[in-house]
Amino acid sequence: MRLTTKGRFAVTAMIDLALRQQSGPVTLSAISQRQNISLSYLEQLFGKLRRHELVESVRGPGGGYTLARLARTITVADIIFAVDEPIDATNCAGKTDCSTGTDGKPGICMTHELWSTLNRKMVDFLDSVSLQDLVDQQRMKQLQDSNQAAGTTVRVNVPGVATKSIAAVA
Amino acid sequence: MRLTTKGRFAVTAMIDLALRQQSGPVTLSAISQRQNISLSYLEQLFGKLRRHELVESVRGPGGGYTLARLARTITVADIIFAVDEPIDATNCAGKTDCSTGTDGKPGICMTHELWSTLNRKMVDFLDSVSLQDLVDQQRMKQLQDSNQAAGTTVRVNVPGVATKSIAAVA
DNA sequence: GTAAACCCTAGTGTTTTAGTCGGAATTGAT
DNA sequence: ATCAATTCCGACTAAAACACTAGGGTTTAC
Repeated sequence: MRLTTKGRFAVTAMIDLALRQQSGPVTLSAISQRQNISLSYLEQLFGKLRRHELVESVRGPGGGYTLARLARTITVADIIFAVDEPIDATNCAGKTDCSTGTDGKPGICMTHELWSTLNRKMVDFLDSVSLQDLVDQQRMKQLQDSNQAAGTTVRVNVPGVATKSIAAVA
Repeated sequence: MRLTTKGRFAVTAMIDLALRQQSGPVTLSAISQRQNISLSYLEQLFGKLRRHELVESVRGPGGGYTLARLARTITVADIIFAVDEPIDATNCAGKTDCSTGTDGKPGICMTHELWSTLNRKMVDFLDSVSLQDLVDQQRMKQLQDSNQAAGTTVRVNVPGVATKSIAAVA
């Protein structure tokens, strides 16, 4: 499971789409401008999202994209997998054979289970966060921001997503 | 936090080192042959591991590397961070400013907390697995393999590391 | 002093990333 | 019917990262 800015862009764009789609299809040029992601790059990403049936497209003027399913039923993992093609999770298929070594000795790949477990934990987490969770969180954040100017306080706690910002590790 | 074969190589090499160091320093050429990792690449990795004080080196004939600390006190996260330089965890420092957008609108970076949380969960996991855990697991696996030929069965369950192999996700 | 080992820097081929470019196909509006 | 907005598609590209390789140098046991 790869984690790059590509997946981040895709998730960000999907949040943007989910926030705006109630008034019809959302165009990529609008997302491009709001999120500052290049239009052509967005086209590539949404091509993959469409082929994975996470979004639906309407062509022609007034067209754009809408979610293909309810935001509650789309997880972050779905989005990541759609744009970051599912290459081998454990990458044992590299130069060193996983089960038997070059000289036939077993147990060469000593870290297989470690990476498998890590991978599973990452997927579990990303699969536990739905697009709706992120939309809710984003709506509350905006509410919080606007109320902060007025002196009110809002407590935000979206399940599964930590709301306090965490310092960059290491 | 990046997860590449570089980190995997480093962890694998460290397990190899931990398994063999009781009889004095272990040479990189020996690790290179056993694990099928190029010598020069290992030298680069161990240069970083040494500068991060995870290993100690002995120069000259009969030299090699030993662990700088007890295997129990070295975590997988330590190794990964030593070889994969600690670039920004959330990568918000990219093209889109994190706190305020290009046009001053707040909340542009809508996924910051998501990635922060994921990153923390990954680090937590990798920090919960010590080099000694992997060494124990590897020793038991070898025991299991040799006994399997003799018809005996050994139950293996290293805390923190799943022992059943997991199918590649997606 | 020789050889075994670590140490260091710089280069290199490949892949991935993050885009650009140019166009083709669809379709609502006029 | 034309126009323009939009999705769709494939090829191309600059920059970065990855996984090395090359070629020395330094230290030190023998």
